[in-house]
Amino acid sequence: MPPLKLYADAAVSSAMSPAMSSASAMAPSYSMSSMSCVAMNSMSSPQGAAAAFGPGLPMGSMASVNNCMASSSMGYSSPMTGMSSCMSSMRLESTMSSMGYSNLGPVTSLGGRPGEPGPGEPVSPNSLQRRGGEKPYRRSYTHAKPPYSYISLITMAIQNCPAKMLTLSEIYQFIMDLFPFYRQNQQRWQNSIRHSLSFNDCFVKVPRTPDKPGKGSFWTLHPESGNMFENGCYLRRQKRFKDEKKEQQRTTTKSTSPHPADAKKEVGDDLVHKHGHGHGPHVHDKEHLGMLSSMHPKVEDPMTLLSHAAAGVGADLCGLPQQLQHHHQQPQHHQQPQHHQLQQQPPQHHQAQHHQPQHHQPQDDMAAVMAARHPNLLPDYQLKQEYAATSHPFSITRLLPAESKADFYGKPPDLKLQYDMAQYGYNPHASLGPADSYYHYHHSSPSTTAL
DNA sequence: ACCTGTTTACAACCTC
DNA sequence: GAGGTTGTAAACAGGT
Ligand SMILES: [Mg+2]
Repeated sequence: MPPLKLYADAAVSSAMSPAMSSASAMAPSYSMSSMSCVAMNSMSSPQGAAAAFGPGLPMGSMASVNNCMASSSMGYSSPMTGMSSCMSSMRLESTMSSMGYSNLGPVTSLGGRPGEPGPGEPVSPNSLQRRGGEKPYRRSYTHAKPPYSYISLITMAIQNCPAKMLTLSEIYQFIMDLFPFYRQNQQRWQNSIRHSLSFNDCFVKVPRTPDKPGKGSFWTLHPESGNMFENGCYLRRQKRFKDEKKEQQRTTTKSTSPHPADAKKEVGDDLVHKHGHGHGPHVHDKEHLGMLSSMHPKVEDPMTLLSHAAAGVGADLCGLPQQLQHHHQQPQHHQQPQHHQLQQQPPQHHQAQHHQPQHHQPQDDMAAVMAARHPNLLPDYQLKQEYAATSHPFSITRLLPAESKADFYGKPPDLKLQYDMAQYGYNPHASLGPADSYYHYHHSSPSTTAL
């Protein structure tokens, strides 16, 4: 397997080797041994697969499903916030740094100051890949950079929450909980996250409802963005999703107005943008529910959706137990050029879904709609080629132990359950989030390395 | 003040 | 090499 070799070589020669040495010496780090990355083929991981990583992550392992009232959100809340009376997910830095995450790795050790990269430091979250100049490694690689792009990470976060929408800070939190690597240099990568959200059409804002005041909007996936990572491989997408309308706008404004700044702010790009006044439209109005649902062809009646969602149709894309995988056929949204995938890319397949019963709260109506209207979240999973949803090397699902999955998805959202991973040796109080679970899975599940 | 969001610009990498 | 995708920096506006 030349591909494998290629990837391994690259990894070892770059971020890998330094990592291994330090990793072995330091506390939790990502399993290097399981860098089986096998089917990486010649596929380039995101811009060079920065640091070598384990193949995937346990998407479902941490998706906290509880509601953090403090942030008036139905979305993600970290284990810590869950325990600590929902101290909302803002003030991340202080929270994180003060709550013992340091014991997860010297976030600041060996020159890896969180904050500023310092001259010549190859520490930026996603810039490890392009330190062309081959410098000696000076920082700790206790936590290697995950091979997932920001778009992937955001998508994971959103898809992993029942409501299919999260606030910015929840996205931050999710990522940090999942990957200790991102507990460093927050300013840097969070800027990138914001940029990604705005820049990419696949992410759309959803205004808050009046009864859920708070900072910022919710973010969700564009209904037509399809399965950007349909194969469960959350690496680089084959093709970027572009919203036709926005694309039009872009081109027209570009040609129309010489001054780009002039023409903007006219058309809202929110999924539901203002057309009223005062506080604007709010999604729990039937009118707007209809609006939302109409964005997806499959979705006719919001109420139907709601009931569907209530029945568990609103699916969580991440971490489907293998047993639940079905094999459906369905026309693809974005027809890929089918370019010699055997060589170029790992074979594809769809993410599978699962059911997630949930109770309804004020904004949950909209949440249900949001959850249900995503094509990629509807039961349209299908298998392509050889890989099963959970077997793809970079699938986020396959590392999660079956029993854990069953637990996670078989029961109503319950934070305690989620994080009562005592069986895996993790203590929520120690603020050991998903990332640690990931680490643990990696080291405790031999099957994850067997490809 | 800080957070959120948009935009521009540029660089690195990849695919064709 | 052109064009596309992603990552980073940064300016800036608006909101709380
Ligand atoms: Mg966007």
